[in-house]
Amino acid sequence: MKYEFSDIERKWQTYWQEQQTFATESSSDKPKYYVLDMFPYPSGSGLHVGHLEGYTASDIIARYKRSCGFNVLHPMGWDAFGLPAEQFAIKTGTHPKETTEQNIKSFKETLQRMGFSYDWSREINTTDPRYFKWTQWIFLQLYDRGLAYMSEVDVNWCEELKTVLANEEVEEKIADGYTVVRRPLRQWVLKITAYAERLLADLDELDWPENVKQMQRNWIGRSVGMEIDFELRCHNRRLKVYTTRPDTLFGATYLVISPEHELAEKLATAQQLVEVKNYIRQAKLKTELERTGLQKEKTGVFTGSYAINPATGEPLPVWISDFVLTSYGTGAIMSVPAHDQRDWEFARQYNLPIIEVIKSPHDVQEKVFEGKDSCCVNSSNPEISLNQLPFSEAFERMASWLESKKIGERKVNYKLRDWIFSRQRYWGEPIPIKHYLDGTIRTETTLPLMLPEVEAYHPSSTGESPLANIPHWLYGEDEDGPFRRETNTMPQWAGSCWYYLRFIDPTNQERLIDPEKERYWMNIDLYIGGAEHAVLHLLYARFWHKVLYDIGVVTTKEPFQKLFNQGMILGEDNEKMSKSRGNVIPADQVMERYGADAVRLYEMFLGPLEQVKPWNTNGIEGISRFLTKVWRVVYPGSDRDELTPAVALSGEPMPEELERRMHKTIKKVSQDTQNLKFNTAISEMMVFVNELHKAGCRNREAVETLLLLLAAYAPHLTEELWEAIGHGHSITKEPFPSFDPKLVEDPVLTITVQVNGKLRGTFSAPAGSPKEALLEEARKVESVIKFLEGKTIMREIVVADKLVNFAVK
RNA sequence: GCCAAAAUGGCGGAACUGGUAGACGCGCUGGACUCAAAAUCCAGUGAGUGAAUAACUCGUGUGGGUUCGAGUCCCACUUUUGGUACCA
Repeated sequence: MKYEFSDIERKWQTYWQEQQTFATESSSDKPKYYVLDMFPYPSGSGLHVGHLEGYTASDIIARYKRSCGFNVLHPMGWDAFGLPAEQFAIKTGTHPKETTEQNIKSFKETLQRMGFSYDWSREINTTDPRYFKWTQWIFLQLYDRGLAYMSEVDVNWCEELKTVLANEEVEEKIADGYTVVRRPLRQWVLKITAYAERLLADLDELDWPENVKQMQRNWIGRSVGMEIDFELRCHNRRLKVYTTRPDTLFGATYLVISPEHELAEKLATAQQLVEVKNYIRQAKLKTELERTGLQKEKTGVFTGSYAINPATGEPLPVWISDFVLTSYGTGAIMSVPAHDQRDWEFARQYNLPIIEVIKSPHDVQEKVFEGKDSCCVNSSNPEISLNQLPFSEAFERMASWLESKKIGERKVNYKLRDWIFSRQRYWGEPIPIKHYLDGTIRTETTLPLMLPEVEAYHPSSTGESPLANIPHWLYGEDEDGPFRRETNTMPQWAGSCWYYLRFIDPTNQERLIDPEKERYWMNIDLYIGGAEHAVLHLLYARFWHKVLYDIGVVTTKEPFQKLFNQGMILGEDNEKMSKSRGNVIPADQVMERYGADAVRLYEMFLGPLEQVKPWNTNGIEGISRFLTKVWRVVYPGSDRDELTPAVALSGEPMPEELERRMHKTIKKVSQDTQNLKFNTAISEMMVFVNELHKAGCRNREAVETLLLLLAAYAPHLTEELWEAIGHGHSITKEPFPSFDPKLVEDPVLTITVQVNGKLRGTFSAPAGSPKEALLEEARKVESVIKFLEGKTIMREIVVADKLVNFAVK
C-alpha cells in the first residue's frame, strides 16, 4: 500500500473538524497552557513557507502539551486593519472589507491545510465591530485617565500616502521609496512615557530572548542626570540644561540650544540677529533625516549672549546648533568638549576652548576622552572640589552642591517618546470622540462607533481621513449641542495590543473579558513570532496591558511570560523572500507536491528555530523519504503480499539494543520538543526509524511509540497509521510516551584512550568500571601500546565511563 | 560609531556541565534491482600522504593563552547578521 498524503491529509482534517478535536475545554481540572502565535495581517499575496515556521513550531508545542495532559489554548485570528487593503481600495474601488474577507479565506485555507490544531471557534478579526468595540473601549479608558491627549505635533508626514507615520515607521517607508517630511498637525497621542519606568523594570522578570529585552531597554533609554540652571548675562533669565555628567561641570566651556528652543531668537544680540534668524529658518526646512541622519559636519551659530558657569564663574558663549534635539531633555546642553565626542567636534569646528577635567590618557586637545573610570582634575573652587574623585562620587558631590544652591536637580530622562496614535485613513478603528463647537470634546456613549460606507477612499486634501468627506457621519447633534466627529482612525498597532485577551473570551458582549476566565488563562505561556516586532508591537501591547492591569481588567502585570523569536527563512538565494526578488516559496505549492506533514517536518528540520536560514527545496526530499520509511514500518510490503498491519504487528520481541534505542529516543524527543529544538528531535526520530528498519523489527510497542513521538510533528500520517494498526480513536487522545531511566543508560560503554590528548584507541568496558580497571585495560589496547613504549608516563587521567588519557614524555 | 548574536565538510546543520568533531539530512561517487529510467536498497563520502578496508599528519574565522585534553573557557583581532544612530 502506498503513502498517499493528499488523501490522508484531507481525511484527517475533515475528521478533526467534525469531531471538534481541538476545541479548548471550557472548564477543566487540567493545568492550562496558552500558546500563541503573532497573528497575521491577511495580505493578498498569501502565505509562504517562511510564514509557516512559527506557526508550525507553536502547533507542535500545542499538540505536545495536550499529550502531556494540559488544557491548551491555541487560537488564531486576523490583524486585518491596515494600509494595503485601503490602497487597493483607492486603486480599484473594492471595499477593504471585501479584500480582507477574501484574504482571510485564503489564509485560513492554507493554515487548515497545514493541519494546525487551532481552536477555530475562537477566531477573531480586528475589523469586526464586535472586536473593535473593545479596542475603542480601551481607548476611552486611556482617555479618561489622561493617557490619550491631543497635541499639535511635528509629525512625519508622508505626501504620497497622505498620512502621518510613527517615528518607528519612517525609516521603513523611506526605504520603500516614499518621502517623509516634518509638518505640524493635530494628533492623538498616547502617554506611553508615563509607563516608561514600569516597562523597563518589569522586563527583568520575563523569560524573553536577552537581545529583545536589551532592544526594549535601549528603546526606552533611561538615563540618570541633572537639570542645571545657568544664569544668563544681560538677561534676567536662566537657561536650563540636562546633563548626565554634572561631574564635568568645571569643564563646560559653552552652551548649545536647539534651533527650536524658545530662547533661540531672544538670546541673539543685535549684531548676531540676522545670522541667527537665518540659521533657524534653515533648520526648519531640513527633515528629521537630514538633521539627524548620518554623521555629518556640525553647524551652528553664536547668539552673542553669554551664560555663567556656576562652578568656575567663567562666561560661557551660548550657541545654537541643530545637533541638539528639541524633544529630548530641555533642548539645551552644557558642552564639555574634552569629554564628549559631539562637543569636542563642535569645539574644534568653532575654536572653542577644551578643558580637561577628567584625568585623560592623552591630550584632550588632540582627541576626546569619554572614559568614566578615571578621576576628576582641575575641578575645584572655594566651595567645592571634585579632584581625585571617581565618577560616582564626583557626580554625588556636584549634585548635592548644585541642589544646595538651588540651581540644579536630579532628573531621570527617557528616550522613549509618547506614541502618536492617529492616522488619516479610512480602514482603521474610528476614534470614538466628538468635538463640539465650543472646542470641548466628549466621548462617544455607544460603542462600537462604526465605520460609514464611503464612495471614495482618498484622503481629503487637508490631510484628514476620508471620513471627513461623509457629512451624515461626520456631523451630529445631542443634548450638548451640535458636534463633529473625530476623523482620525487608529494605527494598525491598536488591534494587536490586546487580541491575546479576546481569544480567552471571544464572544463576550458584556465585557472585554470575563474575570474568571482571565485568571485561569493568563498569562501567555509561550508567544512565538518574528523578531521584527521586538520593540514596537511588544512594547505597545505591554503598555496597554499595564493600563488594563491598573484598571483591574487583567490580573497579571505582563502579558507574555515567555517569548520566542523564530528566525526568518530566506529564499534559496540566501536573500530575504520578496516578490521583487522572485524568490518566494508559496506554502500551498510545496504542500501540493510533498504534503503538509513533510512541510511541517522540513520547516523544523531546516535548523534551529531561532536561526535565520535559507530554504532549500532539495532538502525536503529527505523528509519525504523519512515519512515514507515511517509508512513502511507499518506497511512494509508491496500491494500484493501485504498483511493487514494489525496482524503484522504481532508480539514479536524487541531486541534489547533496539529497546534501549527506543527509550533514548523518547527521552531526547521529549526534551528537545520542550526546548523547541525540533531539528534535533526529528533527527533522533530518523535514527530510530533507521534502526527499526535495520532490525527488521515489527514489535507493536516500538511502532506505537514511534507514532506517538511523531504525532505532534506529522499529525496526519500518524493518525492514519494509528488507525491502521487497530485503534478506534484519534492519536491526539493518547498520552506522550514515557521512558525507563534504566534503559537510557548503556550497560557497556566505549572508552576513549588518548596519549597526550590525542586519540589513539578505544575499548569497551561495562558502565561504572573502577578507574584501575580502565587504566589496565587502556594499556593493553594494541593501537595504544606503541605510543607508550619507551616513554615515561607522567600522569594518568581517567574520566569514569568516558576516557583514559596518558600524559607521557 | 555603539549594543547584541554568530563564524564547524560541497550545502543545511549535530556535539550533554571542557573528554572519540562532523549526528541527522541534502548533494556527490560506486554498486544492486531494471530493457531503460524513476523509486527503493546497499556501500562510501572533512582535507592531505598512501596500493590500502594499514598507518600517520592536519583540521571547528585569525593570532595568542589556560588545561593532561579546547568547537566549547580567557585575551586580542577579522568578517557576517540583527538592532540603534548626534538621546548630552
